[in-house]
Amino acid sequence: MIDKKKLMVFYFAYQEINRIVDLSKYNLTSNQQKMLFSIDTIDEITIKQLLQILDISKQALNVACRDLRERNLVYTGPAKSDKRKKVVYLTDDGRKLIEKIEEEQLNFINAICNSTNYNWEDTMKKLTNSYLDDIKK
Amino acid sequence: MIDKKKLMVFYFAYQEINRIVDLSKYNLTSNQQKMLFSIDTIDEITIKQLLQILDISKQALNVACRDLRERNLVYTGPAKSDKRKKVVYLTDDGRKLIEKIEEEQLNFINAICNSTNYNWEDTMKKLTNSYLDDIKK
DNA sequence: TAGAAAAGGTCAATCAGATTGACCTAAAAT
DNA sequence: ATTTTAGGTCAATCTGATTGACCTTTTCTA
Repeated sequence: MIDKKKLMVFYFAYQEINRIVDLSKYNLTSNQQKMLFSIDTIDEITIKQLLQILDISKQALNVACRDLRERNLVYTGPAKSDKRKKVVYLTDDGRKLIEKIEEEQLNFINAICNSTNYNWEDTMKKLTNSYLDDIKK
Repeated sequence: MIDKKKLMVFYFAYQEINRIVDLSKYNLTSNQQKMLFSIDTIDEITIKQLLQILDISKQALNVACRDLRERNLVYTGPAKSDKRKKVVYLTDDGRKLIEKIEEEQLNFINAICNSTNYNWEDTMKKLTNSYLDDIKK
């Protein structure tokens, strides 16, 4: 695969995966969605780790996090190993929400993956071509 | 590959690819970078197509585009087929810039792709694991 | 054990980017 | 001849993000 295609893959795939989901429907900012995703993905995630992953300011993260807490989508507790650290967990509501979002995205991804047997090149070609056809017409 | 991993791939890969590049070094916004990339990728791209791809407002695009034009990174001209349409081209400077950015990103992608022989599953596992190791420690 | 460092939190001020809506031209389609 | 499409601009506004100062509590270390 030529280099150009590789980059296209990442840009357009990511774009499409996020375009499918209407975050305003759930009243989430894109950072909040990334937070929920990261909390769901990385066990016992701390505030520090979220800061590293999202790569945003402490203030931005805290505002977003406070909102999620107030809406009862996440809750926090001190880490056993180090009481300075705060671990963030999903509530049942939070888990339900992020899983619904992920499901929407996976429907799209799987439709492509399954038809190409997980071959990177084929998957990517298919993905970008269908995307570009849509744009070019 | 389990579903969860697939999503991780797209999120973390995209994140890493963009984290490598310091856009402020080039005085570009993330939308401007996407614009340069799209112009470089799609031949004879029009304003309308850029609007579709970036999925931003007309105003946002025009401000970004005007800036790129003033900095002599892109230029525009009417499409032959339809004079209403405006095609956006890279100048030599613009091409040099976006290719430099793409090179930085490809160094990262290729380091992973090459070591896994283009198998999607392996590549992705490798990519996300190295990312997570970094976060978890 | 005293003091430094790490993890987390908050406030106020500010800023950059983005949106919306109104309004415009020119070219193409009906 | 009229409507639509493609593009452009302005002013007003908004949201989200940043920065810097200043806290607390816990852990590390000289």
